[in-house]
Amino acid sequence: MRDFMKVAKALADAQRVRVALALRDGELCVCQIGMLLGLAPSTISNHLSILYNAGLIESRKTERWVYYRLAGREAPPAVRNALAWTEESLAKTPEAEDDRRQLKKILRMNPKTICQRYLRE
Amino acid sequence: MRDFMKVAKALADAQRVRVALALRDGELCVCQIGMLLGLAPSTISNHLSILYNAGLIESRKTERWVYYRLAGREAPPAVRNALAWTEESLAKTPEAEDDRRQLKKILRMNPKTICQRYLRE
DNA sequence: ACCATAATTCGACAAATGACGAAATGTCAA
DNA sequence: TTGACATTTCGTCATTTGTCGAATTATGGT
Repeated sequence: MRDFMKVAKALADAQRVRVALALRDGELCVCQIGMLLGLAPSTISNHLSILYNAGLIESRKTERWVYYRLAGREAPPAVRNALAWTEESLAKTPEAEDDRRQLKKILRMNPKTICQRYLRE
Repeated sequence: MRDFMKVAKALADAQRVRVALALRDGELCVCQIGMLLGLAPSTISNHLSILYNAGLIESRKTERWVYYRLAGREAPPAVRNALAWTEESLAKTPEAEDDRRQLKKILRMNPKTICQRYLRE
């Protein structure tokens, strides 16, 4: 029950749901997610920690960057079902399409300039 | 997206999840749910309205009582998947078992005495 | 008509939440 | 070593949320 509530609460915020959807196509680093959502780095970090503690996402650190990805096959059914539910429910919504477009732009940018850019806005 | 978030937020509270689980075996009136959760009637009413506005439950009024039940087959997939996810994740947890036992006791009581009793505690 | 009862609405309040900026941590480059 | 940069942690603040009791609405019984 406690685990379930952590997952449910993690998905009870629109920005965190956007993150989960954005990670469908593969991992992203914190600054890429920050640029997509347009929120302060500390806020992004907080959202990611909530998703992480719920088991919905995993992370990988390399050099200065931390990459996050959706939980994999080894995740408990409650987590996998939650992710399936969100994706099925939202994949075709305009918000998800907009984010996907925006994300493609971000992925085309020079990786080394992303963070600096979005921090200045 | 808006609809999805309403469902997600509705399930982001343990008491409301308990209600959804309690309704698995059929409809319950407000006072029966109140007795199960041990909360004030106004609080129960508030929780039920949140579940209702999310589309997770339906209601039926007869005489002085309002009975609530889980959303049926005509509910949108996002709702049905959410309920399926909840039930699959929690059916076997100790909390759900405890509530189920407690619910059996409540259902055995004289329907006309339930509300009066739990209001006096 | 009056009262009792089931439920909801309203107003208040404490606790939780989401946001930020500043400071801290850790890593790479010069 | 020093500096630049990605990320996290911490403190703060405004907003939202869960709860209650009191008042209100609606229905049934006397």
